[in-house]
Amino acid sequence: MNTDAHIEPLPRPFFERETVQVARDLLGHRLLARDNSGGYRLLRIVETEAYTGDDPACHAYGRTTGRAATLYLKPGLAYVYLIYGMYHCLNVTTEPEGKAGAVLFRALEPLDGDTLPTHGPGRLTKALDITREAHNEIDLTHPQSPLVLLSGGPVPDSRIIRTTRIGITKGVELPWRFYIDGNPWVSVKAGNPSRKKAAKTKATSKTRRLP
DNA sequence: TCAATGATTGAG
DNA sequence: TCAATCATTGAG
Repeated sequence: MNTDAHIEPLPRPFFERETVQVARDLLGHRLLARDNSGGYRLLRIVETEAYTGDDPACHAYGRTTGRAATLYLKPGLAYVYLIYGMYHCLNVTTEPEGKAGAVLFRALEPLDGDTLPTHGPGRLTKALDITREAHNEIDLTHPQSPLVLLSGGPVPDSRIIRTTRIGITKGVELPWRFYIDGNPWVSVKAGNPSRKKAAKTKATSKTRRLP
């Protein structure tokens, strides 16, 4: 079947807004990922994080060159970078052109009966074969792109959890991470399905800090 | 130039 | 708890 005829990507103005708001609103929307052989996969966005130019944890904090230059481009583009020398992370640029901002995709829920391991920012890019070389700066609002963001069912506030971000060393206090409550595809380190020793072990943890 | 680091993950 | 592994960063 020809799916392309029905594809209506999220419009660029959706991304041309405050980054934190875009991160929250992206939950429930979908990612269409095409492969080299004409096939595609459809996934639901269930966990995101926001990064802005004013944010110490953002790659664009205090700089405009190198990889950070992508974050100043027009909204709705892919920002893909390599982390820890082995994993790619997928983001979408936000804010008007000239202002830095991006939303990191931390977890996706496979639709169409797929069972891809897409829980976790490094896992989802590996499962969908997303790389900096092939996907950085592609237009996620273009119907023909290898990666396209599609409208999905909106998620009410009552189903969304807002917390601090994962794995960062700066800006740790900012509550800029969003995920769908109870969704089994939310990344494990995110503490969603199994948070066992949070209650008993108190001040031994290094990155645990709940306001 | 060169050493340190990180928006992670899987193994031990 | 810790190593894998490299583009990017910041110091010399």
